[in-house]
Amino acid sequence: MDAFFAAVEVLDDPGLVGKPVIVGGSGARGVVASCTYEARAFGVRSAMPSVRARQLCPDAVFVDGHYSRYSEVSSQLHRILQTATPLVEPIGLDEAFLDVTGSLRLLGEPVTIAHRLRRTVSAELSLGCSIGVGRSKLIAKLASKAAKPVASRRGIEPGPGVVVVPKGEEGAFLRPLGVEALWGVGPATAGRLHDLGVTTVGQLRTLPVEVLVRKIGRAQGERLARLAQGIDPDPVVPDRPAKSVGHEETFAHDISDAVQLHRHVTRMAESVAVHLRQNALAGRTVTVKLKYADFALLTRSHTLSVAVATGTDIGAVAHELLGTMDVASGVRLLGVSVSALEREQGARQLSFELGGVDPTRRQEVTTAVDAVRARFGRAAVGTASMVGESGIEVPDRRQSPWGPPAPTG
DNA sequence: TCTGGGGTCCTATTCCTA
DNA sequence: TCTGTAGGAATAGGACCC
Repeated sequence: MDAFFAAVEVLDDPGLVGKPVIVGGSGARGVVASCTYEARAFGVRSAMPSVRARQLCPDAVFVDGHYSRYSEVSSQLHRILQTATPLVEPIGLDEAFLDVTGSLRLLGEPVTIAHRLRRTVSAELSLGCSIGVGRSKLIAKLASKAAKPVASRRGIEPGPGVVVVPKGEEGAFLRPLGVEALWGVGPATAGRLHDLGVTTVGQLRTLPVEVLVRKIGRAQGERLARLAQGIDPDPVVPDRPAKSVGHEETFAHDISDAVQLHRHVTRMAESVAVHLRQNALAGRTVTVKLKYADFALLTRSHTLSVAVATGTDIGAVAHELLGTMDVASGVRLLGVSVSALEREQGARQLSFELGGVDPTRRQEVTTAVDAVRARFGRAAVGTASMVGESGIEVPDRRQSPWGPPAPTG
C-alpha cells in the first residue's frame, strides 16, 4: 500500500487531502510512522525523528496513529487479495506476497491479476497500492518498490502502479540497484559491503562467496550471495505462526524510580498476556528490555518449564528480571516480551507449580477481566500495583501513539 | 537528524550434561 | 574422581524489516 497509515488518515478526514500529513511522532521523542507523498516531497521519511520532520516541513499536519483502524482496513485489503489466491502471506499491515501460480487458468496472467487487484483496492478502499510481479518474493518486492510514486523537491511523480520483471530478466533488473535494496542489507551490512568496494548488486554478484562470508558471517553471506543472483527459494507461506509477543514503551522522561518501573512492568505484562490469550497462545521465555539515556540496550530473559499466559505469571518473572538490572541511571525505554510460544491448551498456570491461588479460580478471574476490558477498555480494571495517582495507568497516547486508544468511560 | 513499536533472524557466549 | 570435549539449550546482543 502507498503511504498506508497516512492514506487512511486522509481518507477518514477529507480536510487533509493534498496536505503534508505525518502520522505518529507528535511527542518530543517520537518518529514518523508514515507520511503522505506531499510530506515526502519535503524530504520527510518513515522512521525519521519527528523533530527533524518538523524542521523539514514546518507546515505538516501531525496526527496520532489509529492502529485499530489500520488493522480494520488491513483486514478488508486481505479479503480482496484472497479473491486472487488463498496463498497470501501478509508482511505487516500493508504488504503481502501472493503466489498466483494456481490461479493463472482461472484469472489470467499475473499482470492481469495485478491490474485487477489494483482497481479493486482503489474502488473498494479508495486507497492506492503498487504491485510488483516476479518469479520470487525478492523480485516481486523490488518490482513493487519500482511501481510506487516518487516524491522529490520537484514534486510528486505517479508511479507505474504495476511493474513486471519477466523470467530471464532478473539479472538486468537487479544489477544497477544499490546493495541496500536487497532484503537484509541495512546500514551496518551496507557499510561492511562498502568497505569491500561493493555498492551495487552487480558488483556483489562478482564477489566470491567466501569473501562475503568472512565479512558478514556464514548465514547472511550465503543468503546475500544467492539474493544477488536473483535466487530466492523462500515460498509464500500463509498463516506464519507468531514467534513472540511483546510490548515496549519509550517514556516521555527517563525513569530512575524502581517502584515506578515495576508498576509499568505489571501493566505491560498484563498487556502482553491479553494479546497472548486473544490469540490462544502462551509462552515459556519472558524477556525484559531496557534502553538507557545513552541508548545502550540491555535484555534479560528467563525460560520457564511451563508456558504461561497471565499477567500475574509473566509479571512475576519480569519483576525478578528487572530486579537484577541497574535502573538508577535512568531508563528511557522499558519492554516486556514472551517467546517460545505454544498453543494455550498446553499452557498451565505458573502459580500451580509454585503453589499459589487455586488455578481454576484464577482462570475464572482472568476470563472475567478480559471480558470487562473488552467492553469498557483497559483502564476499567487492573491489579492494585497498576494504580497510580490518577487511577489505573494506561499508556499516554501522546507518548505511545501505537496502541488502540484506551476508552476513559 | 538522533533515533518508536512490534516483530524476525542470526551470532556469540555461557552453562549444563553426557 | 578429575579433566577435557562436544553438543544442545539458554541467554544476550545486534541487525534488520514494516
